[in-house]
Amino acid sequence: MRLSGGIYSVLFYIIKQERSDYMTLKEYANILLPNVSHTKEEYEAMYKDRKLPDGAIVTRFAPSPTGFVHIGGLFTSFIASTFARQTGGVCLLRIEDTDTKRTVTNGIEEIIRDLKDYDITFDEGAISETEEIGEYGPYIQSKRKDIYQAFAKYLIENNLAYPCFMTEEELENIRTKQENVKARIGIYGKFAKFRDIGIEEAIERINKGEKYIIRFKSPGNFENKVIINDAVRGKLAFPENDLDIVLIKKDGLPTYHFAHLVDDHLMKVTHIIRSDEWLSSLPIHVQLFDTFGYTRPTYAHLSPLTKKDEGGIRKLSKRKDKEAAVSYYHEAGIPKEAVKIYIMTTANSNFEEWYEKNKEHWTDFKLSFDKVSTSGSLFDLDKLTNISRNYISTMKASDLYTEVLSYSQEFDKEFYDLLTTYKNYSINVLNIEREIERPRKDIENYGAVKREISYMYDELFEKDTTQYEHKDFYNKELLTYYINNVYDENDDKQTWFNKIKEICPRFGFASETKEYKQNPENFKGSVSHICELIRVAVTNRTQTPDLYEILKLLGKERIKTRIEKFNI
RNA sequence: GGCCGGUUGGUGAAAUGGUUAACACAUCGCCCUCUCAAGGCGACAUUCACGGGUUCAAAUCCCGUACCGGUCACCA
Repeated sequence: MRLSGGIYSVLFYIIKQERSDYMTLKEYANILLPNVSHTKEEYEAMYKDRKLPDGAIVTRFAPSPTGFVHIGGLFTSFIASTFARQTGGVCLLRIEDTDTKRTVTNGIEEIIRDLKDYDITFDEGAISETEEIGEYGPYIQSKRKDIYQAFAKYLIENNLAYPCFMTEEELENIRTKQENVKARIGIYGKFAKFRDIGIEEAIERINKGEKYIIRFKSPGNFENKVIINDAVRGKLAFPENDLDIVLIKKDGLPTYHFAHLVDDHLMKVTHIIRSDEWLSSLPIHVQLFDTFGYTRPTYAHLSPLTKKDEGGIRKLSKRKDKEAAVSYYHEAGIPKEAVKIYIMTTANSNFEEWYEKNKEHWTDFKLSFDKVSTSGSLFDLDKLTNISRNYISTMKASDLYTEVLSYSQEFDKEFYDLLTTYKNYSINVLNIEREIERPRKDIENYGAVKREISYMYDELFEKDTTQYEHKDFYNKELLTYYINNVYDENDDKQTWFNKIKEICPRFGFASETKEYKQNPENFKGSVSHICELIRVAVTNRTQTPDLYEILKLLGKERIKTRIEKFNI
């Protein structure tokens, strides 16, 4: 790569000597790109080298403000910011709004909000539509027009860029022609019609009012190979780029390729972490860096999250898949931590094992590029659910309460009111079989909490119309006897259970399950059936967490009321 | 079509030349248990897309084929 850089410099030297009789390249550049306030050199001087500790890397997340953040964007930004944080470096947010047609109002705010929901914040960059922090800005590309043009001008002055007057129809024709003869598609070689027109002709066309764009005069040869080292994929070999790609569009704004060069160089970004759809334009990017004599950044291309769809596997699509939007997880009440843990699991396969041993400080995990999978991972909602379930099980009741409260405030007003009215009670309910060595894992997301514990609220319990099938051993007399003569709120768990066992013989039940199993015909049921009966009467469910705890929280009076209302 | 990348069980994947191909999710079975959820124990790829080669030895290296994905815009 150094060698080719050297060749380009020699080329510059020769070209710089070249003078048209008509006008100098410098004058030409001024006509092509008028109203540029600074030179490339002046801009370069404005962006100082960063003073960062050894090994610190500078990353960036560079989304287009075209709507909500995609799970892939979350994935990329999380990884980029994590790497920067872990090396004591910088992660910046740059807004790529050079496609004015696709730009959406409030797009920037939306991106920032979505990412902030997941605690992804940036050391530098846009913080709103109008404000930004950091000394390497502006961080919104539409505000950098002058800079890109200064760099393009430099290329024109060195005969490495030129105006192209081709119309859309002409472009279209070339394309179909290439398709017909099965040639490579694009503007290169003999298809680059305006590559070598004289300055005179160009000026003439401009004077006639013809519109033009600025194309790169690619010095590449398709027959040659470039070797690029990708941090996650290793050594990659591509044909050299020989496409005269567009640098500056008709609206004066740069294309992605050119903006990438200018911005990432000026902003001193060391690591380009992006999705692998960029892999194939890598030859363009390194050629641009080499042409300017800039050090190439390290590239790390991430494989996309995919989805199985009607037999085929495809990238998660922003348009088609509801789970592609990060707001989906927010609405489902999946904890942001679970989403992040899932991302880490997919990013580095050795994370999961490490996480098991380091749950409390999992964010300390050291990500590494070479452990990043090179094949696209199928997005696994089951796995995410499991992570979510596990994560919620480790939360303290009061924290869970806070999260569920804010979730329901947004999505379930009825439940929110109940949680507010019965705050301490609710925390106690959530604390059943929690904050112990093996906590329950039956809550898969915040949205499921109401469903799990609704019977603990009279307001919801009364509305529960589920009817269970009557079973032979259901016995109201037993229940009445139990609540009036046996149940004591002050009993400890063992005593509570022993008392249930004690009433078994009185009603024809076996006090030991084993005893019942051996001779079921001798009994109406066993102690477990009595528990089931109490459970159904009091909660209208056959499955609940610890009955003892539930009864205790409900209190004797409410149990009594519920038993009285229980229809057998 | 050109170029590039990928291919290990239902899923995510580990192992990168050397015993029975980790681990996790899912599924199933048993145990424990007042019911669930957990938890414990166990089952689950004779085989790493296919074909050939190199080697004493290949999921791992090489070649070819197939399939999947990406890209080929004045979109990013």
